[in-house]
Amino acid sequence: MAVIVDLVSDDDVFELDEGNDGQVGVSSYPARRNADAPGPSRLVRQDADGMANGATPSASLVGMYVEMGFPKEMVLKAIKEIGKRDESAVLSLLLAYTEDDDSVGSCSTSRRIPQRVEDDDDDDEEEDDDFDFEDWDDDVDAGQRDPHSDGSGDEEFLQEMSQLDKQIKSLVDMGFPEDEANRALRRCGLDTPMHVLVDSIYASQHDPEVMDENRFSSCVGRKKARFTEDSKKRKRYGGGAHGSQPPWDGGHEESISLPKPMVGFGLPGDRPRSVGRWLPAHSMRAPFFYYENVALATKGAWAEISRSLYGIEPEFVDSKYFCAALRKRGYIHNLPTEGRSVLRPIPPKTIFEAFPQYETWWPSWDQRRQLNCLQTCMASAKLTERIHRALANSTDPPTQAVQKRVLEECRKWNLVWIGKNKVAALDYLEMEFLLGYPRDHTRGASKKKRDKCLGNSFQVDTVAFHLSVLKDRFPCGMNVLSLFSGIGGAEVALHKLGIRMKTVVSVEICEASRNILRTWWDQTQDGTLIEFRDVQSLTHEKIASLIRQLGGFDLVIGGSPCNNLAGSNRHHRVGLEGDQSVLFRDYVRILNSIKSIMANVG
DNA sequence: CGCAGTCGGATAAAATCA
DNA sequence: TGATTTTATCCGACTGCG
Repeated sequence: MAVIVDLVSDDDVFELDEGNDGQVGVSSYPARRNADAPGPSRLVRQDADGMANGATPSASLVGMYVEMGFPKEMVLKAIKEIGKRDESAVLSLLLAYTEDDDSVGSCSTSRRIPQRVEDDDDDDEEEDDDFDFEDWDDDVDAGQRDPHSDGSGDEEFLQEMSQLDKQIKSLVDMGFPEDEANRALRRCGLDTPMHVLVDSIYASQHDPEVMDENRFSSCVGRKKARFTEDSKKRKRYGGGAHGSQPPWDGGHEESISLPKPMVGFGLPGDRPRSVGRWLPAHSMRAPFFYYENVALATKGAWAEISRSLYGIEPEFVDSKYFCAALRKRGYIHNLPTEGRSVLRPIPPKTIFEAFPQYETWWPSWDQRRQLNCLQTCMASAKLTERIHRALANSTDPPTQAVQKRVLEECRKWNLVWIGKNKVAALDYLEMEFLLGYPRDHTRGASKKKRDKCLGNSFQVDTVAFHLSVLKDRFPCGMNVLSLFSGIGGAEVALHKLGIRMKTVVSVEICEASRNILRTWWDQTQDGTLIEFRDVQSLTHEKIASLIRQLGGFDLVIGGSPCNNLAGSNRHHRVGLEGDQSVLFRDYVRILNSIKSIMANVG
């Protein structure tokens, strides 16, 4: 049964579903009474807006360099000179400031200036152009790109001015006393990232003898020295999670390299081995958390995400080791990594095992055995029809050129062979299957919505593998905070693991996704589902109230939207500078809120 | 340098709905 | 018929790798 908590603003109210025994839920659970009051929600929204505006990207950028050990004035000067976009150039300039006699300056030439090649005609154009993709004109777009001018420097300085107030306010919002926030800021400096401040406060609360100024200043010093060295060598960490990798330090690097193979901290069936990742003490405090996002994000995004999440090393996993489709994702969590188990039955890992019917029509020259990442956009029927015609009119087997073009499209759009010379996009039932959801899990939403929701969702088996360590730790069930829940991948994974969910507080802005999760919940769960639409309505006070009601959260799980990070986004791939980064800040804010409240309570 | 790969978005046309 | 939703089509960039 579900309890619906409506914190939506007046202009966008979703109503209680009368048919869904909402009354039983309401009467059975006192949760609704407190959470339902319309008064605070308005106040809450204003607070939330304030927070959102406070998290200026430039401030965090400045903070990053200050954290590396560069003086703030120097950082501001460098950013003003270079612009905030080109982080490597800023860094090079900073290094040049500090080490004038060094030859590091060569790095600064790495600033990339868009260039146009004069005549970019495709030189691989085949003479025997016997395929009739009449619409497949490969004209090169000769549109000139506008040089992005980024001269908004003064605003940044103004924003820096109120940094102190905002930092203090943020910390107070998280539940820390103002004097402690003040002390932490004095200890660590104005531009210290929030997680370091939180760390500092925790440390002073719990290990007062360890806590003094030189703890952080010495850290900064080391970081700077190491960073300088690495910048010269252009060396990167990573390179395989197996065996003897160096200790994790990516959180302070300019970028994090992806492991190859992308198997995370170990696959099912691997010999157990110690991961050796470093988890700072306060990150180990309850609750467990599990954050997800695309692995192939913009450069430096994962370093920043990791910095915000206690500097924990991301676990990069490609779900191709769990199902028949690729899905490269990074996960930052504080879960134990030993004693993991897999869901059964084990899903098929090749296309033919998953969909035997397609083998009949699969041409030998299409050597794909796994599908690419399932995305939110689907191939149009026009495209598959063009391919059909082209192949029908071609020789058998088709010429190399035709094969190449067809394969390109098949890979790009994840097409499968449904008949002679006939390809089609996957349908949502197949996507549900590949991603580990029950059949017709997304039923009720429109076809388009189903595609979109599924393209954004967890691969259940992968996530369940990581979450499996919780089963024995919570035999009586868990209270879960599910942020950006989507269609409930986390919930489905926990359910498949046989972990009871006493209460799930779910935040999801998309109504179709909420409906999907609620429907599934009503069919499969006996616990309480509390829904929020807007993550910003989950204020510190609201979280505290929920914790009082529930006795605390055991798991905070979710992935923040990737719109600004995803490689396939052609328009706004601006990394954590983008508007979606607000949601990531909310994730961090809420997690820190919970940790601080639960630390104070228990 | 070429290639493969990527939880996408804005727009207008078309279809559906009230 | 006008409003709303769905569909089709058009958009390059960035990263890592060899």
